[in-house]
Amino acid sequence: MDELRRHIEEIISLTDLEFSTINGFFTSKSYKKGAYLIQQGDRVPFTFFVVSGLLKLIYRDASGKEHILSFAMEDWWETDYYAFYHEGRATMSLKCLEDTQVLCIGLEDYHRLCAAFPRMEHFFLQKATSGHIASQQRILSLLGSSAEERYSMLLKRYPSLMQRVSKSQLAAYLGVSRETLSRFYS
Amino acid sequence: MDELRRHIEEIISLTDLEFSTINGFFTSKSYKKGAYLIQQGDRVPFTFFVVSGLLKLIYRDASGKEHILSFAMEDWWETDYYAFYHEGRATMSLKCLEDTQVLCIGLEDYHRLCAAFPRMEHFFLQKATSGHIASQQRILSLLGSSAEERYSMLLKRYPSLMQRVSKSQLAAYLGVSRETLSRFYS
DNA sequence: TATCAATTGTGATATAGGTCACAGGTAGGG
DNA sequence: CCCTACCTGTGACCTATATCACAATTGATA
Repeated sequence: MDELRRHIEEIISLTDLEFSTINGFFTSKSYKKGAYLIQQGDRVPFTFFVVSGLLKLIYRDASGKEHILSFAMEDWWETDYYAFYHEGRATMSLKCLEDTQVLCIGLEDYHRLCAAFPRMEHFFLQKATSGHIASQQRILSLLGSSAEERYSMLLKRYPSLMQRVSKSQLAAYLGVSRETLSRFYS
Repeated sequence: MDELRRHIEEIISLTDLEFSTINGFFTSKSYKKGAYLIQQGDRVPFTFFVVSGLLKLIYRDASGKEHILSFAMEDWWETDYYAFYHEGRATMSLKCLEDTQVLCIGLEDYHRLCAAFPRMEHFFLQKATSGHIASQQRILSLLGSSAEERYSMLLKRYPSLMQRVSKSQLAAYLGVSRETLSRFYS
């Protein structure tokens, strides 16, 4: 189970002892396909590191329509960040698209971990920065590209997604109706 | 000139000595309205902290159309983050909408600053996190709301923007044509 | 295997928003 | 004060995409 260690060591290096201390801050949990890790309206006690499986971070709007903010696969960190850091209620849900195993860390432990290992703060800073960059890219693609262009860009970047998620899920991520998406490859 | 200190002390507190050391890592620069701090294709040697004035971070697409990723006003940090951290070429430009004064820090100094003051890493982590959260909100509004809804949400959140930027700029931020935007309040 | 739910393709139609064209207004520089 | 450049509103028309409706397909479960 050294997914986490391998992942952290892509950015900072750790001794066995250091890693085992860090690892102690996390709890492992498993969820079945369809289960919710976070539900809109709930409190958000954890940030999750995906060891295996696939999650979607979604927002259900007033009209009941579901929008996908991101797919979180192996090695991704995900949660409703606003609610997590501000200890408020979730505005989004986090749901399993496959059976999924995650490592959880609470806010208190997160602060303790960073205090104990300043390099972990460096690690999380890099993660947050690349998350921010990725979101900016997504904004750009929504502002500047047609749905069809966004579709083929997504295919190029994550070809495996096509196998792993349904077309309706892809559509909800791209911001088109599933009917329109279907017409792109027909 | 203690914009920076006040801003940092919203998150971590500093002694006079600490602040003056930190301040030493930054260089002050002024730009006229219309000037570029970064141009698409150039190298990106700095991250900028806006002391006064207003910037726009823009992407010009193949068809020559300009998209606004963000407006950066007083107290904002802005740059082409991808290019800055990866020491690559800018894919976006950063341009003054008003005469603007900024504090600049280069990548080397940024690393040195964080190494010398681990609390600054904590500070930047908070900034990166809230940047990420803000981008996610923007994605959500692009996925889930009509142009008109986005317009009134923007008005509510940043009423001052209406006074500071032209309608075409607002349109380029919202992702509508200026003609369509104009019809929203007529 | 039989059955029920979820997924997908496709036609017909509706609509938000884009594009083009033009005209009046506004502002800054010489 | 004038001139040029930019900004703004508005009409006419066009296109991408949404919505609705239905049928075919797949997949899971008893």
